Formats: sequence, structure tokens, C-alpha cells
Amino acid sequence: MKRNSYHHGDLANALTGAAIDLARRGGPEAVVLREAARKVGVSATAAYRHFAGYGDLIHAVKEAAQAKLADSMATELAATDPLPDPAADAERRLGALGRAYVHFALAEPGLFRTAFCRSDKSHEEASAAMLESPAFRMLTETLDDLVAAGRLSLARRPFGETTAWATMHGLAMLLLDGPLAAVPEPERLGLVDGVVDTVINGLCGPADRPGR
Amino acid sequence: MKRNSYHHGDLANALTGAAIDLARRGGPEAVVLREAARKVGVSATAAYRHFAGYGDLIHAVKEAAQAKLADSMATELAATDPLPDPAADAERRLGALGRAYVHFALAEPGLFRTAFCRSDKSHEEASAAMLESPAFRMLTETLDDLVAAGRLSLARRPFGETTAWATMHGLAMLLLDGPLAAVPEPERLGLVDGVVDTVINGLCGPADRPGR
DNA sequence: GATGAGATGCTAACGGTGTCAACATCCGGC
DNA sequence: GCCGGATGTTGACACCGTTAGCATCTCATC
Repeated sequence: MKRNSYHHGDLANALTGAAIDLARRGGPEAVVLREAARKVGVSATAAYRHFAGYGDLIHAVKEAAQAKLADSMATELAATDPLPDPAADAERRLGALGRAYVHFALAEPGLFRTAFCRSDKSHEEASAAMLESPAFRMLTETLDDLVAAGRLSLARRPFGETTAWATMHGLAMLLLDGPLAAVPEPERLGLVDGVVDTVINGLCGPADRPGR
Repeated sequence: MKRNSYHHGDLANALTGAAIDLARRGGPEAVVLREAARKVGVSATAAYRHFAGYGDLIHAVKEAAQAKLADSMATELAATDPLPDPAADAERRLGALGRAYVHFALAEPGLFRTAFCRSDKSHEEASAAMLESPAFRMLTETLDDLVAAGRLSLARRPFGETTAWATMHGLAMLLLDGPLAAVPEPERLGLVDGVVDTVINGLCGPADRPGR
């Protein structure tokens, strides 16, 4: 990490990259501005020429982590073969998306936690950014396809994104930091499959079960 | 926050209380050892006579927050009238537990986030502590009752706790810090109800839907 | 090509944090 | 009555984010 001239040339990206590396290793609390500057070989205050402050830096890392999550989900989704039946295929995609979400969390815990760490950005901005993300769009399309295929009732459709996302997000959190962190490796994937199956059943099951 | 003698008399509890108050107002990142000592009117290093360090202090706050969550859930569960039909009542309790979980998160966001913040305790300990908590026991009993009533299939029973908990936990997280934080107040409760309905449907729906 | 302005980097310093070592004070049991 | 251990204090250290003021480079303009 050396530079030949007084000016770095690409400090903003270099700092972001170093900060991403810190986040990957230790999550958001490991992202420290001075350490990132140190890794790049620059004084700490140089960062203030490119970022408003710590909040701005970690926000860049957060966005990068969210992008990596979306990329990972898209890749894993594309890695499985589609099914001929549209309804079954939409269900397959929904399950694959959920599994990919948790798989990323387990494979890159530091980045995943950073992607959802608290930041001082306004809620509106954060919400808008997420709704436009490729990952969310994949989910929305899949749910629309489930409705088109007659698998997901219109009554439950409005809660589709939230239920699916919340379930996988909660599962990831409980597995990473929560009480499920003690679940041994081999059982984890089975647990994920079971949860995915249950949430799909909740969305695609009958709109009105008997006896309610 | 004054004391008349050189010794405080109950510093450990006083510090924990002050720290809990900080957590209530600003979440885990607002829990700062020096500030808690300041509120109690004691030097910062005095805390080291009662806590191994910061990690120990915030762990005490975390446990207190978990206990408050469990209390709140038990209270809200008891506030609704039971149904005569055992199966319907078990479903009612499952829904009430889920709603109470998110209600606490929305009513006490600082404490909720502290209850699930990262800490250096071993995963095994954290897991064991959670499995013994009253809140988890309520969930387990309710799921067992659903099985006894024939509402929850044995095939899905093993994932019951995880699915229910993960869904409500993820929903709470997304509402507090995540992209759902922008959802306006009036819509939130409807969203919670919809998610609760869907997860119950997933657990109590038919074990094998047609076309899978 | 010289030059001046703006962009970019540096050092020094401030207040904040958790933590340790050394010292001061109180309380309970001999 | 006294002394040892428990409890609280002061002072210091390293680290953090941040600011002010200064140094250096780059580049458009004359």
C-alpha cells in the first residue's frame, strides 16, 4: 500500500476498499476510519477530503455490502435450473432467494451485518434505496409470478415481501449473533431449508384454512 | 443521584440501572461506562470493582433487556381472552406472542436492540440462556399444543420455534433499523398482523399442498 | 513557460472512550 | 482497637473521531 506521488490519485475508492475489508473481517464495529487510512498509507485526516466523516464512510461500506448481497443472491438464483411449470418455478425461485440470503449471511457475516447496521441516513432514503435494489426486485417479481400462477392469494400478496424478507433476515440474524449461533454447522442448512419450506407454505397455502 | 457515605452501598445495581436507562434511550451504542458512572455520581473506575469491564456491564444490560422483553410478552399474552377450542386458542396464543414481540420492539427500540446486540459471551451460553427464557418456553408450549390439537404437522414441528421467532425478529429489525423504518405508524400494525397471519398459515397449513 | 488558485495531503491538538496502576477510605471480624 | 479486604479516587495511557492551520501538488490561464 504505497504511493509514489504526494497525491494518492484514488483515495476515496482506496479508503472505501480498505473499510470494506475491515467490515468483512469484523463487521461494522471493526470499521474504524483511522485504521482504513493506515491501511492505505495516508493520514487519518486525509479521509475528510473525500468523506464528510465517519458516518459517510461507513455508509459507503454499507451500500457496498448491500450490493454484494444482491449480487450473491442473483448468482445463486441463476445457478439452479428453472422448472417447466411456471408456478413450481416461481416457488423454486422464492426458495432459492431465501436460501441465498441466509447463505450470504453465513458466508460473509461481517459484510451482512454491515449491510444492515444502523446509520444516520434518513429512513426514507434507506427505504427507497432498498426498494430499488436488484435483490428486492427479484423478490417482487417472483411474488407477482406466484400470484399470476394462482399460488399466492391476493389477500396475502401485500405481505409477501415483508414476510419472506423478515423471515430470512431474522433467521440470518439469529444464526449470526443470536441464540441460534450455537447450532452446529451441519444442522444449519437443514434448518434453513425447513424455515424456507414453512414460509413458502405460509404464502402459497390455502387462503382460508378450515376451523378459523 | 447522591450518596452520603464514601461507599455507595449498591453500586452494581445502580450502575446497571443507569446503563439500562442509557440503553432504553439510545440502544447499545449509547451504553457508555463512563456516562453510567457519571449518572450514579461515581468515578468511572469504580465500575471495575463490580464489573470485569465494559463487556460485562453491557452483558448485564442485555440480560435485563431480554427479561423485560419476556415480561412484556407474558403480560400481553395474558391480556387477551382464551378461546374455548384448544386448537383455536393455541393459534391465538401463537399470534399474540408474535405480535407482542414486535410491539415490544416498537415500544422499546433501545432495549430491544440491546437485547440482541453483539456481545463477547460464548454462543453456547447465549443460546442456553435464551432457550431457558420464559418467552421461549411460552413459544415451545404453544407449538406443542398446536401439535396436540392436530394443527401443526410433526414434519414441520422441528422448525416451529425457529420459523416463528425468526419471522417476528426479522420484522422487528426491519421496522426498527431497516428499510421498513419508513413505514408510517398507522400501517405498521396492519403489516404486523399480515405477517403474523402468514407465518401461522405456514405452520398450521396443510403439510403437503397440491402441486409440489 | 510562469503563476496563482483550488484540490489534496500533513501535523498538532481537543474531547471523548475503555482500561490499568497506585493510592485513599471505609467497614467488619479478630 | 485495629487491621485486612472491599470499595472508591486520581492520574495516566492508548485509541478513537474531528477540527484548525499549514504544506504540497495539479492544472487552467495569462
